[in-house]
Amino acid sequence: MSLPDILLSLLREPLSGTDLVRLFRGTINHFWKADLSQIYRSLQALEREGFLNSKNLPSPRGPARRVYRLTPTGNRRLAEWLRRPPRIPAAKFAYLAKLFSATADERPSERAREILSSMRDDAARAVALLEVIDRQFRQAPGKIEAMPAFLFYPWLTLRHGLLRRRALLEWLDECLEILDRRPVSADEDSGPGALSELARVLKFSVGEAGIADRTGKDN
Amino acid sequence: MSLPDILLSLLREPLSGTDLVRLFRGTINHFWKADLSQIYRSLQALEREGFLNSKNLPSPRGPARRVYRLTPTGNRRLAEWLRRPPRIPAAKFAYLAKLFSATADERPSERAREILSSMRDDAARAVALLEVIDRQFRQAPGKIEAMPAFLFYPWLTLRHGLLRRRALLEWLDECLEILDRRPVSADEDSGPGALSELARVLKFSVGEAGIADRTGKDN
DNA sequence: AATCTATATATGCATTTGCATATACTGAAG
DNA sequence: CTTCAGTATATGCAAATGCATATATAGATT
Repeated sequence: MSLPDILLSLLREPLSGTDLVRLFRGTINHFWKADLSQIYRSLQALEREGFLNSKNLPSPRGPARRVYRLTPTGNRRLAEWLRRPPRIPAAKFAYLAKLFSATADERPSERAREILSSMRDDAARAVALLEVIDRQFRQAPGKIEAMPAFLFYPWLTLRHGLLRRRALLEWLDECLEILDRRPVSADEDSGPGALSELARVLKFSVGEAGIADRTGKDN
Repeated sequence: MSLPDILLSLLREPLSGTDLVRLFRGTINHFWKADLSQIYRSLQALEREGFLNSKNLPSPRGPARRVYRLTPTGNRRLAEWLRRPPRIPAAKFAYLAKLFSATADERPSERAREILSSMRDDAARAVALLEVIDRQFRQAPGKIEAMPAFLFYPWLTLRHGLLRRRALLEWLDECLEILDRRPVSADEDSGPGALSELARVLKFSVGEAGIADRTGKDN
């Protein structure tokens, strides 16, 4: 439900579909991944609903571009969206799902080490990329504290990605270290009923038992 | 595409749909959010495709439960999934999208402060919750290093959530501090063309200009 | 002018997702 | 016996997602 609003927020200057696709590839994808087909479709919908209008303008390199511009209604919707508190995103970490179930493997600790080092590769790659971009921001003329607004707020979101990945690296190293200290015998008896045991420790019910549900929503 | 595999990974002991729903609510949702309707539908599909079979068993409290169990094929699929390197999840941070576009507001820095402190509330809540769960893990009998496997790997995933949220808090405080040091004048001239300027700094093209595309995929 | 490449927009379609609601059974309370 | 709350499973449906492919145009090449 957010993609249309994000598009509106980027359309404070008139842009074409390709512009937006490029902007996503370079920047926005770090915190909101969207496909080219989603972008073009959303733009059409937003125009149909009166939040945008468009006109064809010649492109410097190829066929004419459909350049979109905010309507007054679009502007109002944008302002409202900015004011509304954001939803907490649905978590989606396939890595962790595999780590969680490492005991489904014959050699849990080896499997875990594989998963963790695979994560480590990805995280390190991401950190390297984000550091390059961070440097590009810092090379802009002027002092960091007085960075122009159009750079400053995007820069904060980049810092988020960077610090998040660095924290990930720390966690990974912590995990790998604990794994090294862990006696091999500890992985041996993860027989059936393991999940029920887990549930017992975490005090919610699974299977026959039946203690009490955890209350409240998970984010 | 992962949900069915996650279900298989949890079905190393026979469980019903309700069991799985509870397990998600208590635990799995922290890294893979899934709805009750998704879970029941996936279970049906997995049985249709021969990865699971089920039988009705009486419940201690209500109507009969359809209890699912892995078939040999299901076991094989699970093993393959564990071995395959996971995909990097699509990012979805509505918070950051708003922060990125804070300049769309009349008072960017106030808006940013609002967004950031709203994030801070959520993050602090999450940290508090995860710390409770962390304590539950640590209270299990025995030494941490020798924690039984069925607790150990899930615990690592919990630690991930905890460290990630703590890093988020650090980033938030960094942002708020920088915002305080930031001269108000810096937010004043974010006129049109801001995104093109951003693109120029980050060396990809938007609008008329047209320099060069960033190469490689973003994660 | 015919061809080729890069640009730009648009469509097709199968899955996944999220939220609401339906159906049915159990045990307890009146 | 009927009603009711809680349990358990299932379905409807609109929207979002992801990946592939189609269509068309501009400019360069031959």
